[in-house]
Amino acid sequence: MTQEYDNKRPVLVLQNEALYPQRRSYTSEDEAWKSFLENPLTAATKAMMSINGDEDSAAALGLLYDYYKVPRERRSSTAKPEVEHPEPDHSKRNSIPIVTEQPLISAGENRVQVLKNVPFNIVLPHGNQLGIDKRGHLTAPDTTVTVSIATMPTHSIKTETQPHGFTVGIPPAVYHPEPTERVVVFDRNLSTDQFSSGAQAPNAQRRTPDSTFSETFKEGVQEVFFPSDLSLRMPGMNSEDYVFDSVSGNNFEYTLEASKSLRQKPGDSTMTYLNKGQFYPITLKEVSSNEGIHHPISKVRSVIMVVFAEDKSREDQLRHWKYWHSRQHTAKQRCIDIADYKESFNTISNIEEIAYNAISFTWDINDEAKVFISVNCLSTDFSSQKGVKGLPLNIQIDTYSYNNRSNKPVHRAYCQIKVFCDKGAERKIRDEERKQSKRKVSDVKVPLLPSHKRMDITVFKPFIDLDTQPVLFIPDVHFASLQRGTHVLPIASEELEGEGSVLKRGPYSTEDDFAVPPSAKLARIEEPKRVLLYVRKESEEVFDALMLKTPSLKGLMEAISDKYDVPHDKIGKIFKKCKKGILVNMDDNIVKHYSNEDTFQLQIEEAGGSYKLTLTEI
Amino acid sequence: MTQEYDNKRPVLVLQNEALYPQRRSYTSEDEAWKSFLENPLTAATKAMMSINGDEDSAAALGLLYDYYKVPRERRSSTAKPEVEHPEPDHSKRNSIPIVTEQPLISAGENRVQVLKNVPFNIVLPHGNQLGIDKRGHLTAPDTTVTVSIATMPTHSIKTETQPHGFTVGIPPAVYHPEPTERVVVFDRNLSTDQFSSGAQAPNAQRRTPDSTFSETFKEGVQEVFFPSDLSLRMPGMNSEDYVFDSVSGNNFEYTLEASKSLRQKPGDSTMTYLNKGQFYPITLKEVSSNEGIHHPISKVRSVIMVVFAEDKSREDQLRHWKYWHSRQHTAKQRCIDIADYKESFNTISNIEEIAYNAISFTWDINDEAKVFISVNCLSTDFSSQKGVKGLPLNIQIDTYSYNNRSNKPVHRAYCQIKVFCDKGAERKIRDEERKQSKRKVSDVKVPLLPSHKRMDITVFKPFIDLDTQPVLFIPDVHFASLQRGTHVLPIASEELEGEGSVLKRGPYSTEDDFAVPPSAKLARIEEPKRVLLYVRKESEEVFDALMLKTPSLKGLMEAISDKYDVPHDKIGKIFKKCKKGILVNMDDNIVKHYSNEDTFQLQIEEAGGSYKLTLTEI
DNA sequence: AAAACCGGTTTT
DNA sequence: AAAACCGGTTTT
Repeated sequence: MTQEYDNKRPVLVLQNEALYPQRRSYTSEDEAWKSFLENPLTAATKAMMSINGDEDSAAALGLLYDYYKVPRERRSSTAKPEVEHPEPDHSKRNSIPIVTEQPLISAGENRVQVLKNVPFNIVLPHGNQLGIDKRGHLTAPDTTVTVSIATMPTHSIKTETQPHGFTVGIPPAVYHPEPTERVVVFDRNLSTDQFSSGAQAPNAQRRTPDSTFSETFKEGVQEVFFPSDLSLRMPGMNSEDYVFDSVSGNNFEYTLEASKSLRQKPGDSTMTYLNKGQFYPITLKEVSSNEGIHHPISKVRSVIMVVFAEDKSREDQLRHWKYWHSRQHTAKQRCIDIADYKESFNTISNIEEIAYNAISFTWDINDEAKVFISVNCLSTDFSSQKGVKGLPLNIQIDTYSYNNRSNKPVHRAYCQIKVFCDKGAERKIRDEERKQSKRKVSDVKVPLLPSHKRMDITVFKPFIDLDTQPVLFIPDVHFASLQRGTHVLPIASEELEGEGSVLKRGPYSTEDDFAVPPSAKLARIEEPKRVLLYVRKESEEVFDALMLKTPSLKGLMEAISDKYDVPHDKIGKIFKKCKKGILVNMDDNIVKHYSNEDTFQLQIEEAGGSYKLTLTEI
Repeated sequence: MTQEYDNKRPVLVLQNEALYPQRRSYTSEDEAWKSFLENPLTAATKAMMSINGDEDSAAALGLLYDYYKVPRERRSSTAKPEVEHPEPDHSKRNSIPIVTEQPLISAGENRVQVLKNVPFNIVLPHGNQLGIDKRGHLTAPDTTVTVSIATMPTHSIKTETQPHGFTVGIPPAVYHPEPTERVVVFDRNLSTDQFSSGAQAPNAQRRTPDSTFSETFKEGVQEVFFPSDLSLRMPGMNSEDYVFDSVSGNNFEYTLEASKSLRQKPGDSTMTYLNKGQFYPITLKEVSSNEGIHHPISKVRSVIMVVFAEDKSREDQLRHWKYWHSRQHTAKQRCIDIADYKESFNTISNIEEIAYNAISFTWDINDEAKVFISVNCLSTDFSSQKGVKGLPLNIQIDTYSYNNRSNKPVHRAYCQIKVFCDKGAERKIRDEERKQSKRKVSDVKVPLLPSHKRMDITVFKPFIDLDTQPVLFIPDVHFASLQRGTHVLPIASEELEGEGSVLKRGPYSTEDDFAVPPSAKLARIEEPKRVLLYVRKESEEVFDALMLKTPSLKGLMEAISDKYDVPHDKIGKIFKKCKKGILVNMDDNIVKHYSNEDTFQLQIEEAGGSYKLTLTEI
């Protein structure tokens, strides 16, 4: 036991992965995939792949990706999706008591605990689904995420003033898998603990909002009209009721410093050209009328995202991301990155990579915030077609106020971009300049500045719709590893399977057989062979389920013996009666090849103290 | 309880998925795949795919491709692969006697029979191998084919004068899977039947070579020095010993009429630009010194292939083809096609599509042959990288003489090409012209002809190496369907697999787990073709189940031996008693074609220490 | 049919 | 850093 425990130590993250965690040894593919997930390919490997066999390697990765992004426990047919307990992320684990040895904390407790530390709440609208839609496209199997942000009550803001906490993984957040299609937003009422405990904070602290109130009132700043404590006393109130949210005063200006396209069609929004992987500065500031005034409650949280400018549908966006992600050299590759420049970190705090295409951070509206953002996908990366235009993307910035706990941002703006390879942004500008000067040959010749001097500023365009949820992308591989990385798997998977639930694959059962990639079938094949048969006595209408411990004659005998109280040693012969009517001596081979849910009528005849069993195929 | 039963009901479809063929209805994936294989996508579907989701469709196809190119019976493990009755290939079915009901022709007989009709012999150097090589590239899982051509003895040439037999599929040929890496060329000695039977042909016919001999001697044509009958009397003689093969006189000239690149670097061979899918004329003629002389034995067989000009290695070529094929809209898409223009068919006969990238036909060296060939892959189709040069290809023509039975062509030549999209060939020429005229601004200005008038002639360049086997590409999907569709699989799969070889995964076991794409695992897992038969002795009422480890005579014997305690080495003859009452010697073919749950009565008779077994069909 | 567009890649 | 190359695609 001690031995076993020691052996497991280095790979504890993967524990509880499948049915019998304590006995299970890790297959090499698990290890390999783990390694792939955790280690971006080395530069050497990458280079090698790029030389000659790039496409094949990518194809291989794609296959592996398709295979492994479905969590192993879901890949098997006998296993049923587990209800996993939410769990803090790797990077934060050290700050949280390790509960591996004591998985007794209930899901509810845990959730609340996490919520206390995190203002974010990521909700999974539904479980993984993998299939082919009507048009024959693979639908994105990746985790679809809707973010709703519950801002912290003001009294806990101070917990955020930790020095530049930069999380590389996804920050501690509450993953809340839901089996239904319905989007379930974390219910505020569930968190009353959080706030009531907050209410027990020292008086001085609770008073802060009050002082803020009078102060901001004087200044005419409306968004902090109600102190958060007040709103907490009205748990039934919807965020839509907070009228003050939409009142003037939430004026933000974001700018992006990058080469802007010269030919801006009047109707079109501006287009900015970026180079993939290059960091560009984005500034954020509050520009309400009362400039120069110091806001006492001045923290906001902004989310910078890269989304598709034209494909608005959630499905399309996820399809694009999935396609892109499957072709990256490492599964860790994010769509958007933030640079850890000091210049930036003086102005923001509590950075969180809330999705592969979204980064959030807190800043103070009294000061201008500045971040450096890179986009890591080419506009042409979402299609394999050669020689065509790339997709325009948007950098979207949603800003949430700490002064209300609404899921709705108080401000939203975007900037349309195209992302090019190498120094493609500059080339693009050059080409435009060349074309422009060719066209206006008789026009005033504006001396062309060298491109690196002509770096200009794009101001983000405000977006009025604050209600549409942005589509965030978290690939399943990552999500799965997060899930697996947790020790909190309190429900034995055995319990989860339930009787016969294995094959309840719901409405997909038919299409799935066609659509499921080979790997899924493979997984099914490899499964431990337990067979579930349905048997009824001639007299009965209802069947009984026989779970054969082993798919053998012995297994069958034992199962029948247990179920029908036939003494084990009194069973004589077992026959199988085929549909064509013939009787066959049952043997190991026959039983072995029965499939789950095969159905039979069972005849038990006693003669001379010995039982003769006949299973008739139905 | 009733409740439970009802709940289970809707998922009963999964029952008995593959076990019992006679009850088995075709699942939707079979149908879908069959349809995919047989019907190129409709224009509408194609257009749809091209609009938005092209890449995803391609990815999906890729997956399906990887999956379905493994025959269904190999894909499932619990399920026992069905032993399907062989069925003649679609396109040829009408011309071949249907032997399904009397599969009594032994493999050996069959082989010879086919050989008599076909001068080709396609040899599988080794079984399918699917893996990832050291550099992490997917190695091509497709059937690797080496063609060796055994020309017909002269007396059977006349069988070829059938009117323009155009086979759409691969022609009936001997597929000879070999488990080892060794390339096994069909052994000449095995075919003595063929030739000895040929020796019984009328004298007049046998004398033809003799007359040829004197005639050609006079003319100095050496290649027919030995009449073929003579060589037949020296079975041990290697083709390398036929000195006359390489002696002068085999001068052929092939030309390709297509736009030729303007800038031919001195060292480089010429480069010809083609448009994908467009037919270009190729002419073939014999150009030996004795022009105008009518050769009495003048038939040759030429193979026109498209191969890679630079990647010489077999692995690379197959990798390229596989990559290309997996991205086609139909699995039937061939690399090279021949047009059925009348102009062409007057000059050639017996066209055979011997591989996806090779077409062979017979022509008469007394007349010029003319064929119209299209190449269906872009030079850029072998990589997903954008903006890069395409791979140069070669159109290679190997010509085999009917006057010797060597596997070596008597002549080989090639022409380097690049294949472009749409009218890319013309654009390419235009660009070259433009560049040339720009460069030589002071030079003599050659008036540029319109491109369609400047169509020029490329003469194929002779290739001295006649020994290297060209790499032919036959995707597994096709090969599998051929196997299933044909009776010519001379070696029982038992011999190939070896006992229990299924799980002997040899040196790959470790890497494989990571590297092998799912489909490969499936392929390996499913290999075993087992048959479940029900047998009862005359005296009994109840049947026993015989699980044949392999669907062969040996497998049957072992199963009976185990079940009924008949000493294995004491089994003498096994007979099959048909319903019509006749006795038949049981053989591999018969057993192979038994289906699961076929039922028999077994009679075991002992005589003189030897057991005679009779299986009577019920 | 020819020229231009497009943007990744290679060359200068 | 800028220009040219490359070839599929789109426009003229």
